[in-house]
Parts: sequence; C-alpha cells; structure tokens
Amino acid sequence: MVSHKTIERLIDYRTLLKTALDKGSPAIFSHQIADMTGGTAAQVRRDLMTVGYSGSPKNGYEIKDLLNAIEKFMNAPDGNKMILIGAGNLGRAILTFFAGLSPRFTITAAFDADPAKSGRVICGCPCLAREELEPFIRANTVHAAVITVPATEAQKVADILVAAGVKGIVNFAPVRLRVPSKVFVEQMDMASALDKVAYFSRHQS
Amino acid sequence: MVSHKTIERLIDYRTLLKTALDKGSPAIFSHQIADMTGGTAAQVRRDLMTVGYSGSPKNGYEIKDLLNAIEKFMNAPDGNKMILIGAGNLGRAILTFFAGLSPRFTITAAFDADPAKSGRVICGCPCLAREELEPFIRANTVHAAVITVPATEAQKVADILVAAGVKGIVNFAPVRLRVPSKVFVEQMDMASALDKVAYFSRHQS
DNA sequence: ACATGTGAAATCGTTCACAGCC
DNA sequence: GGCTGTGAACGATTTCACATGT
Repeated sequence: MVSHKTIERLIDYRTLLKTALDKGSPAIFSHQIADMTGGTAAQVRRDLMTVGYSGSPKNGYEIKDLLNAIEKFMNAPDGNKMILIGAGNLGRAILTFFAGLSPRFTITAAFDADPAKSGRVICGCPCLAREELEPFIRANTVHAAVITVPATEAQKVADILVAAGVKGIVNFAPVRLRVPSKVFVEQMDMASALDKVAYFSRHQS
Repeated sequence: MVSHKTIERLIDYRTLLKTALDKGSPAIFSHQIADMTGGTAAQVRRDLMTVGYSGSPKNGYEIKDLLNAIEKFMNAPDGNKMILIGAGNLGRAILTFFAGLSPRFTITAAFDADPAKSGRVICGCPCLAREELEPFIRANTVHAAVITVPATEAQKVADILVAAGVKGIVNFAPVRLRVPSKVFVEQMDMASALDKVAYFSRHQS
C-alpha cells in the first residue's frame, strides 16, 4: 500500500536522523532533511505523513520522536538474522562489511560448495557445507539471505531458499532471479550498475 | 528524454539477448523477453520502440539485429576506462570481479590513502597514491569511477573526481553524495539494501 | 490466429499551493 | 514570516486495447 520509493527514502531519513541525533540536534525541518538527501521539502513531508508523526510549524520535527515513529512504522525488530551463500572473494568482503554493521544485522552462517571451507570459521562467521543449507534454514530463524555465488548457480540457490521459506534475498549475481511474488529480491548488480553509469555519464545531464 | 527505468530495462534485455544468441536462437518474441525479465510484453514493446528497431509479427525480433540496435542506441563504445578509489577489502573484491567482466570495462588504476600500497599491483591493477588521483584523471581518459572508501571519506573523494571532470560514479559508501546534476551517481548501498529487504520480506507481497 | 506498434486510458508518484498555526 | 499537513494539479510510467500485417 505504501510505495517502494517512499520506503527507500524513509530508510535514508532514518540513517540521517540517527547521525543528526548523535550530533545533539533536538529537532529538524523538512527542508533540512530534503537538502541532506537531495529531495524536496514537500516530498519529505509526504513521506513522513505515512509514518503518522506530526511535527510543529514552530520547531519542525522532534528527531527522537520522529525516529521512533519511523522505526515503529518499519516494525524493525532489533535483530535480523541472515545467512550468506558463496564464501568467495565477494562473499568474504561482505562478511567483513557486516561485522562493521550490526547489531541490526548479523550473519549467523555462511555456506559454500567448496568442502575445504566447511566447518571452518571465515571472517568471523561459521561456514557450512552446501547440503546443510536447507536443514539449517528449517532449524533456525533466517530473516533473509545474501547470494554471492557465481551467476550460473544463483537460481538454484534461490530455489532452495524459497523452498525453505526465506522471504527476502539480496542477490549479487548478475541474473534476475525468478521467485514467487511473496519473496522480495533486491538486486545488487554491479555489471548493470556499470552499464548504467557508462550510459548516463555520456548522455545528457 | 528517455526514461531512467527504460534504460535499466534495456540493459537487462541486452544481457539476456546476448545469452539467447549464444544459445543459437535466431529470434525472440516480446512475451518471451518479458517472462525472462519479469516484466510485461507491452512494456517490452514500448521499451524497444525507443531503440528504433521493428520486429515482425511473424517471427518477433531478430536477436542479432535487435542487439545491434540496442548497442547503437546506447552508443556503447567498446571500452570504458574506469578507476577505483579505496583498495580495502571491498575494493579488492571488486577489482577481482572486474577481471572476470568482459573487455567492456577495465579499471586502469586504483588509488589508496595507505602509502604501503602505492606503486604496488593489487589484484592485477596498479595502485597509486591518493595524491596522484587528480593528476591521473587529467592526464588519462577516465569514463567513470568506483568509490570504495569509508563513508567519512566518500564526499571528499567525490569532490576531487567532479573537479577533475569525471561524469559517472558508482558509490559503495553508505552516504548520498552531493554532486552537480551533470554527474551521474549510482548508489550501491548494501546497508540500505539490507534494510529494504528486511522491510519488504516482512510486509505484504 | 497471433504478434507487433501505438494512441488512449489508467495508474502511480511528485510538486504546487494554500489554509492553519506559532 | 516561516513552517506543517494535505487536497488538487501535474507529470511520468504502465497497461489496455485495437488496428494492422503475416
């Protein structure tokens, strides 16, 4: 019911508001949020309408309360348990990246087809065999999965994930995954991103 | 003049058509393209209108000719020279990833603030000192840049890139870059992606 | 019959503009 | 005066639906 774009921006606002709060600002105006995210003041106000928190014309928005409202609206539980499939170069870089994130997201297990990696701890994360994937998901809570296997394997992995009940996937492989509409896929396609940048950097503003 | 979304899809079609061509198919229908990219047939036809190639109701689209039309429309020169700033974990993973990518994109140089890395070859790519960044861009052709430095450094790096005339940026740092509208930025924000997946995997289809 | 190309309608998202409040 | 919240106008994108060709 609430638009995809709006959610993306709310996520932006949230991270922005957090840093503003850390700096000690008590309140903020819509045009300030707009400036910092590259949007317009009207759009910020529209977006904030959906979370059901009202500011005052005098002071704008109380940052602390607004943050609470956004988190409540997003229903963000403070722990997202995730898994990663494909502990190659990219996979390991992401595992390291996650270590810096937290505590909102934790990768509870990594999986790799290479038997040499099974049972070892890679970048602070236990690595299991590919065969363990489905049983693991059924036995543990897994909110979402990160796919970092080669393109040829990605759809197979996705099928297993979907069959086991995973509802969210971040896919780094350069293929569009075919999944039921109940499952949300976020495509992190570097190859497409490069093509896009190559195109737009050459054509008009 | 032609929409952002359409370009994204054309890029999708192109990669898809390439693999279809490799498999030996001579022609394809709009609904087949739609199925494979998760769109609708009508939309595919609309998108293809913009590249100015017409199929026939009998056979659909000649894949070879359609590919040519798309490439011509995108004006894709067969070499995009890029640079990467920030040779940390993520940066190195991306350098390796690029090696696997076609000849369409090559990273001609990497830059890092750490003096220990200067002058060395990292993942098959010469690494230079941060001070070399601006002179390098002015002396060589640089179509676009990939930013993989920590969030705190990203805006500074972007400012240098823009000042030196770079027109396209792929940004992996979790901050929105402020750049003139002449410069195109593609945000590859893993943190936001995770938040998005976390949200949509919990809320409706 | 079935697929294309494309006006026209419908849907979705953004911006305008103004009432109400401090 | 400057800001919020929001109906209404606007603009962009998607889908419908059908004439046309094979």
